[in-house]
Amino acid sequence: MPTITLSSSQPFSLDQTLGCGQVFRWDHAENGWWTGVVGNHIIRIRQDGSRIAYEGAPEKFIRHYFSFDHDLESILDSIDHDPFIHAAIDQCRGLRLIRQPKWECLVSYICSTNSNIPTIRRRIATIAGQYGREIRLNNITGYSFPEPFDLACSPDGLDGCKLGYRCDYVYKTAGIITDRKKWEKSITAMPYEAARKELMTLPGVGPKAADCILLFAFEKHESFPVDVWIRRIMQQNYLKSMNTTAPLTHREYETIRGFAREHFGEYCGYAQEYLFGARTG
DNA sequence: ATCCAGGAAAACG
DNA sequence: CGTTTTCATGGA
Repeated sequence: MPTITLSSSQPFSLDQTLGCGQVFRWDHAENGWWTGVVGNHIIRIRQDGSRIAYEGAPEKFIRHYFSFDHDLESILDSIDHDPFIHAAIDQCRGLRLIRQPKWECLVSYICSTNSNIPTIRRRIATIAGQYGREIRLNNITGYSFPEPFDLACSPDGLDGCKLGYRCDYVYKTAGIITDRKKWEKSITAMPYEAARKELMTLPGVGPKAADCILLFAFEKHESFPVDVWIRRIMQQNYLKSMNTTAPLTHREYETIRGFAREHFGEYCGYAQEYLFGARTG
């Protein structure tokens, strides 16, 4: 079993990183082992202090996926601007923003709207099981995430995946992306705001989903997704004069993400994920 | 049962 | 333009 030894100056927590809710395809097994599908790999991975044991993918792939190249110590210093975020950093230290497969991340966050995390996980697993390709690692079986074409050309239009009203969004977006071979490079090359507008032209992708996709798959670390949890946290601790009961309007979304970008700086997406990871309730 | 969840789009005024 | 309603599913 290959291992990676982490430098003591670069904090990493496998549990925080995979358990914080940014990704939906990892399962916590026995003895600290995690199992997940990433691209065409089934990966098994476990952390013991600074030692990472893994199988199922090359070391380079693991290092890239978990963003071991991020200077996390410096990033956390750069967002540590008040006691509240400081406590969240203490609680979730070692959480890293991972580099998710882009198409899967796009579909995942279309499926995430107005749903809780266990429900989202089941939807993604069902889509993969139904339309993905079977892959194996020793005695473990998993399913790769289907390509845009596979979903766009599914005879049943993703019926039976229990996506509710999101089913049509995924199906239509799959059709659009199938015809746009260079969409990943195109979005990657755009600055954050332009990429955001472009993603929001896709059916089922609004401000929040676009921000999640940009943060979790396109390395746009200035993105600050505002969901019901983050909204509550920001209003209770930073923007106390805002109305907390009415539905979130576009203008309030803009106020919150604008404040966060200003307050936490260019890595406010990291701040967002630490606040989300430390949420209670 | 009732309310809520990593919301978005259509309808409305 | 900004606000309200509707949408389908499952957790708690």
